[in-house]
Amino acid sequence: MTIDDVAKKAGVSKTTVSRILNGDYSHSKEETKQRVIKTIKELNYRPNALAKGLKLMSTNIIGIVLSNLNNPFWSTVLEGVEDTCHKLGYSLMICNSDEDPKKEKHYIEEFQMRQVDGIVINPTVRNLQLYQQLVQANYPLVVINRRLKDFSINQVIGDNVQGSKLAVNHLLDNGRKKIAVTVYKNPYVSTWKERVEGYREAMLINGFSAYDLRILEIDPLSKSIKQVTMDFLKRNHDTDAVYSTNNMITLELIDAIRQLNLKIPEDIAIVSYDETPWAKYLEPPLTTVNQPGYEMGKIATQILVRSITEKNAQRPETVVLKPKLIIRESSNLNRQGLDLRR
Amino acid sequence: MTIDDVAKKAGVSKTTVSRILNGDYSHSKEETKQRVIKTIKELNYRPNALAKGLKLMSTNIIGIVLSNLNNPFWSTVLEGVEDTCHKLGYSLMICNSDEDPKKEKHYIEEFQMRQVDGIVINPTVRNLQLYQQLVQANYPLVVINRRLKDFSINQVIGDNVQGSKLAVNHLLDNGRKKIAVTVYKNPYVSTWKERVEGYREAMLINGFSAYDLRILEIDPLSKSIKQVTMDFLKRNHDTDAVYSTNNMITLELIDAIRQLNLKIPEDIAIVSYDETPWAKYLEPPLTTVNQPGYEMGKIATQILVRSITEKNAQRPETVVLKPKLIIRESSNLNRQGLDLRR
DNA sequence: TTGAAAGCGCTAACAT
DNA sequence: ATGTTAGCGCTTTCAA
Repeated sequence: MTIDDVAKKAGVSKTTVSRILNGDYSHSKEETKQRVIKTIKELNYRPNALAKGLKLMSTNIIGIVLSNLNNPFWSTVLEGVEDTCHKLGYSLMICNSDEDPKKEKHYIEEFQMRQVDGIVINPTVRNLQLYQQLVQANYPLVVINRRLKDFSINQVIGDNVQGSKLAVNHLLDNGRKKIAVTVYKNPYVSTWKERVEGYREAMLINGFSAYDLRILEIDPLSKSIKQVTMDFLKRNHDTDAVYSTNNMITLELIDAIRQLNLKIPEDIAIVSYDETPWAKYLEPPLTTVNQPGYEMGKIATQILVRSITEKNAQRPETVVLKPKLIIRESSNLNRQGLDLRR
Repeated sequence: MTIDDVAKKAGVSKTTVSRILNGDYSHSKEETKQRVIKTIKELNYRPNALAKGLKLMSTNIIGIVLSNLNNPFWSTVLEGVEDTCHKLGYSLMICNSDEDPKKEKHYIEEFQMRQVDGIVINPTVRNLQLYQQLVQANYPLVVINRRLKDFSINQVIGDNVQGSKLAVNHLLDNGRKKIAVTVYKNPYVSTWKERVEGYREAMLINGFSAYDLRILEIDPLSKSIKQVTMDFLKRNHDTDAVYSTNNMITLELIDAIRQLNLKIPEDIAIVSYDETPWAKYLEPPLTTVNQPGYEMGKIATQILVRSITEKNAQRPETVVLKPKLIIRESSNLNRQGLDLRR
């Protein structure tokens, strides 16, 4: 079933069918137009997007490279990307680098062979040369979540330093003095580094010294994050608050605190990065730093599509999304008090 | 940069390059092969998958239609699909029907125009005619999660009746007598119907009568699931266990029980469908019916790829995946006791 | 207002 | 062992 079949059946040339198909009615008289449209419907004809793409050198497909499908933050980002693609008339190809630079490279090349019109990527930050090539080739690209230093490139990222300050200041406001931070150890990921940096800055600004910083760096491949965390809390037994930069660490942290027979928030207050579906249902409900994941996906897609359609070298833009603090009882004795009264 | 450029540079025809490119070395002598390979590398040439696809009428792309990106069950399924695609040399296009039959139809047609080799779908079950067309056209298709009754079609689904029996029997074993079930009201989704059916069967088999059944059907668009649940529990004040067929309902249920000042599991035991990242961290840790989501995605993809490559009308198969009960303290006084002792 | 024909980049049947 | 060529289904220039 091709455009030729439609043309024959309607008694016109494929040129005419092609025009009608693409909404160019200016060349045909009403009667022809109607006949062609009718024929298309009768045959239930659908144009072959491969042939169209080959001819036009453009596919209306964008690709996204994620590094983790299981974290709900990424589900939300993906939802934003998918919705926006749909609205703008693009299809979406997806893949998962799993933090593996080899896979990342493979997938980017795959996308290029498939002639996708542009790529959204949460980079492993371990293929710097490759990213640079893409930039130089003027390939439509938007980097999300992680900052690529010294790249002239479209980026949509969260303000992680600001998020940390919200968290730490809130803990200080609630009278906490011995505030620790937990973070995955990964030298490549700006996100996590910036969150620790924000913690450091907030502490120093508020009159603490470098000696007051309590930083627990956790190997992502660590057997038991809970055990590591318990050991840390034992070594720093007077810790009265923990700011966790990752929602999976947070769950292990809560477990660790429970097992040490300590109370949240009475003994240890908690604030965690990234709002999740479960945060408000934990016991006690968890205070979180909420990043607008859906927005991140949406804006990244909008910028990408813009840079696809307006090829005339507009300069790359960086959008920094502001986080919000969602205050719940895990960090807040007052709220806890209120709740008991109801 | 095309295959012609490579051919010219290497001083051979495009046929030869094409052969080498596709691993057919039998036609060329070693020296030619090496020269061509060298040239390909030097030019950093990547074949245009669009042209190849147009010629071959096959793209090595499969499409997946999901109905919800945010539920962690679907993230797990997607991970299984993505991994397996990668292993089998396929790329993946993704879209989200959002339970909207219009969108579902649109996306399936989009996939067809893009000549994807096959589709994995969690159907809205509201485009029966369309599914039937695909079957008749012998279009490679695998339905996951939801059963399509009276369709001769590949399916990979969970055994929901069995899952319910595991849940209910476990609750009965723990001495519960007044067991309720909560479920989203949606006449199209077999999954949920089957879970209630399994609850009914398990109750009747164990000597209860239809009068002992306590079924709470919840409108998915309901303003406050928590409120609805509280009302239900008040009306049925002697309920001593709830089997929740959905992980989002479960969170609201736990909240409702807390607000009624009842204890889990002392007053009300809970078992919930679908293991989640957070289940073991709830207070108390949640007993769940675990469906192998990753396996579901993996097996569906394998079946799909098989039905793509072995076009010779093999008959459709239905794979039913067995759920497992993960017993934690929300349903289990003994365990709770054990835990207190540690 | 309409159509003929070239060509997008690739593969494969068919020479040589 | 290698090359010539037709053609996959579409768009678009140019001619009528």
